[in-house]
Amino acid sequence: MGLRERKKLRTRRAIASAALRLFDERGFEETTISDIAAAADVSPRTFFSYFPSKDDVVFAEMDERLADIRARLAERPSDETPLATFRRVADALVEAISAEDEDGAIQVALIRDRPSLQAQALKRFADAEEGFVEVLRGIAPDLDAVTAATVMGVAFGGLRAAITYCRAERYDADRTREATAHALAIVEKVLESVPALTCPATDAH
Amino acid sequence: MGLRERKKLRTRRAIASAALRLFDERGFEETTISDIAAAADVSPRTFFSYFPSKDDVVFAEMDERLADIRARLAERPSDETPLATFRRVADALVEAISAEDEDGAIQVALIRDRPSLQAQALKRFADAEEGFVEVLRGIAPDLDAVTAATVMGVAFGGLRAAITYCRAERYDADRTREATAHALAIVEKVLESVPALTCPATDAH
DNA sequence: GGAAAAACGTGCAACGGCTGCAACTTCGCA
DNA sequence: TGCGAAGTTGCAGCCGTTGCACGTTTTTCC
Repeated sequence: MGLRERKKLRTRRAIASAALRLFDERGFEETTISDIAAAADVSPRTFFSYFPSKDDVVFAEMDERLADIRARLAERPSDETPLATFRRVADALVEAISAEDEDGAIQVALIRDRPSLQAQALKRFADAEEGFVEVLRGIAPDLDAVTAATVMGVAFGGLRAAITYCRAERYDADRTREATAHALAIVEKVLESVPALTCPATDAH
Repeated sequence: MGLRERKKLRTRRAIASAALRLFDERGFEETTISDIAAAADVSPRTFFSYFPSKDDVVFAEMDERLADIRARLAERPSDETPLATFRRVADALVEAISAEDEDGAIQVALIRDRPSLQAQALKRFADAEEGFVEVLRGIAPDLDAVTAATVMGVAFGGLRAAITYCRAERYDADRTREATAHALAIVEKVLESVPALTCPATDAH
């Protein structure tokens, strides 16, 4: 990796961490792009060559991890059952959305408290679901499309609701893990009742 | 209803229909508040005393219907099972989100095609779900909170996914009704497996 | 019917997010 | 060492959104 790329990455992180720190200190809408730029020692104009919008700084890390999940989803072993694939993705999702470090905690709090950020988080979750549905339709082309969409909506919906609940109740990492495990147990019982999801692959045609 | 209120309502409708017409003709971001105000024959400033933001015009009708649902949810007969209540709400939701008239079709297309409006639609759906969870917790206080949240996430998630699919595939009203009925059948099978949802009420304590 | 009070519409000025453009600077590569 | 690509910056400007102050309409109360 050349000097140029390293520098870009450093600047990106500088902007992101400055932004999160300021959001935490004075609030999201009380912080301007100029403030962030000044704190990260770049020009306001430069902010937008790193992040497409102010909101996106909050989701930057999450988006990277979601992109990872999507990439790894494509490399799924072909003998894996859809249900097993879902388990992997669900675990990765919980991981991607959870946040261990301090910045992560700030992100979670921001998303919890701002309706417009909540909406964007929901959109990202829905996009992840959609990606999974696409893969599922590749695996099980015989499965009715409405059923596939609904069943995945059920699975992701249950998981999302549990995570949202944990956030709202300010659960710590342990209780969140416990709650999501519980939610996944409920959800997987549903998935197991769909035959197409528990057989490795359809080798039709 | 006095003259004042009638006039306000008329202005509100004028702004909304002018906005939707312009969105349809030239696109959402290509239409400015000034354009809308001019078409509705009010000052640009006045737009914001009727709608809090440009986006909200798109959701104005939907929000009214969602408020209705929420209000009627409070008047639930106390001997109704949670499952039956869900059925009523689900039907009303499908109705609220569907659109019969021409403006409705424009709204649906806008929401389908603009990611930021999609996000806001998801938020509204999630809020409806949350409202239902609150009611459920009043009905069945013995039900574990995480389970309650998850089960409702499952139910609303499945329904939402089916509706989204129908939108994406540009299903007409009939096929949409059919698909949502199918989705509701799947979802209700899940709900029936939760004992607390099929008994009229807990008369504990 | 008329005056005071409340509600409403409007223009103005301003802020902040965001973008296109045209320099200017820095870096990678030969 | 120099050339081209990539990155940075300031500027000007659009648009959504808001607070404020002023004038007008409607309601209310006598």
